[in-house]
Amino acid sequence: MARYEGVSVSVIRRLPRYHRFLYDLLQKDIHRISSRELAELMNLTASQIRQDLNCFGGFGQQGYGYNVQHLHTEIGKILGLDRTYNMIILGAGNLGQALANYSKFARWGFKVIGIFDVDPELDGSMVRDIPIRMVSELPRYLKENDVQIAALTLPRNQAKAMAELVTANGVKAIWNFAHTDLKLPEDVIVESVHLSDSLMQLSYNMSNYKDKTQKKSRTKEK
Amino acid sequence: MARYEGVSVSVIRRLPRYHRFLYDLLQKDIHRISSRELAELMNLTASQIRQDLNCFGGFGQQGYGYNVQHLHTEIGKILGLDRTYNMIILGAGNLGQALANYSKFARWGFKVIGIFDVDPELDGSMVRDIPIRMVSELPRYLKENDVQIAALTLPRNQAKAMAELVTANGVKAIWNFAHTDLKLPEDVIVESVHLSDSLMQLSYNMSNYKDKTQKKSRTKEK
DNA sequence: TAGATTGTTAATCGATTAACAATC
DNA sequence: TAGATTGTTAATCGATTAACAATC
Repeated sequence: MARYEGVSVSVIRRLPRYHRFLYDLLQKDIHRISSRELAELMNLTASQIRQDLNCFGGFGQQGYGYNVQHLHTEIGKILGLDRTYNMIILGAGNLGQALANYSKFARWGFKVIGIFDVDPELDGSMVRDIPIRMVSELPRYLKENDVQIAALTLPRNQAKAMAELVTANGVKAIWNFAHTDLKLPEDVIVESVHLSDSLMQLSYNMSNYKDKTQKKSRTKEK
Repeated sequence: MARYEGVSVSVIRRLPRYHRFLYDLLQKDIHRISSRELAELMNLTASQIRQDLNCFGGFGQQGYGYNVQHLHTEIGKILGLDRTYNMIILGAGNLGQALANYSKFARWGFKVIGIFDVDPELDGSMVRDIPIRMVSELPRYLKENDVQIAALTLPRNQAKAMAELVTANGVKAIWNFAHTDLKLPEDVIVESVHLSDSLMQLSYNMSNYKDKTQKKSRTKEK
């Protein structure tokens, strides 16, 4: 597995988007692309694309451009998509079930192998082919199964305790959907999806959309 | 409504997080905080906090710090949370239903007034107190109701057409959960939540976690 | 070979941090 | 008033863009 250090998060954050666009190009049977063409497609500069890719080595060829298939595969490797991960979902509400049903994830190597909840009513019912188990079974389950990722789709007041429970039992990464910032030991990877943050960005932009036809003013209007 | 121009997106992206932390402080009955204390809490620098807040005016008081309640309210206003929005959800799958059930959103002013799907089986069934309607009713519905936001929780191949349909009928903002980048007219606000991008960040960090106890090397290992 | 396009260095731009005078 | 902490300017740092030599 490739390991990279010293690559800035700004670059890393763009990688999944490259990966997605390259996948789309493959679907359209486009097998070769220049940084200029890709830049136009993705609304970036060609220079930035070349800089980004060169953090990881020379994937292109002078005078030719980039091989789409090759670049897609390589970016996949950088992102860690060349292996599989076992994931459990904590919280069998709508969001938890939505994640469990997301067939795309399995294709990228993220396999949901367990769903847990505290509600005894849900015990034993199935989501896809996965039975919902009780949280009380979790410690034993984690000892018997190799789980790398736990998705937290539960209320914020339960998130901290659950995160601590699973990481104490060997889980190395938390995918956090609870409306809170988890503070966990440094070696635990935490990736948060704050839906309300996203919605607030949306409403900010609705109030503050800069109409490019109007002249820009730096003044603040009430 | 306050309008701000020329404030960088880096600053805007931090606002929801400030809002969240200030809310938590209020819950703990903390009514006053200095930039230094808040910085420690949020893992930022005091300097950055003061810079950020001063993009919008002086919310603090020398020698005292910031009034938590006041700052929370003001950031809420900046984010556009001092008004209400009508939102519809397109796609009544698990994710769509999860969003419809998220009671928090209503508290921030985002009111789900309609859910739409193409599956006739779902026609008329209820999510919370909202009936699922058929997409074919959408144009008429949009003429009769004032809808500002449409959340797209449907397969990527339907996303583009739906986004175009609703924006043609007056919807000004799209909250996009489909695994695709929508290209829409400039005056349409698009905010995307790419779950798989987030998951890829997670797996990247799992492979590339920089153990601070080890010495850093800039070399690439295979 | 000539044309095209990368890889890479240098220049610019923007964001973060530091410093301190203003002031509560 | 003295102490504390902001608002704001200046310095630093990092990220993006431009330029061009290397090379396919």
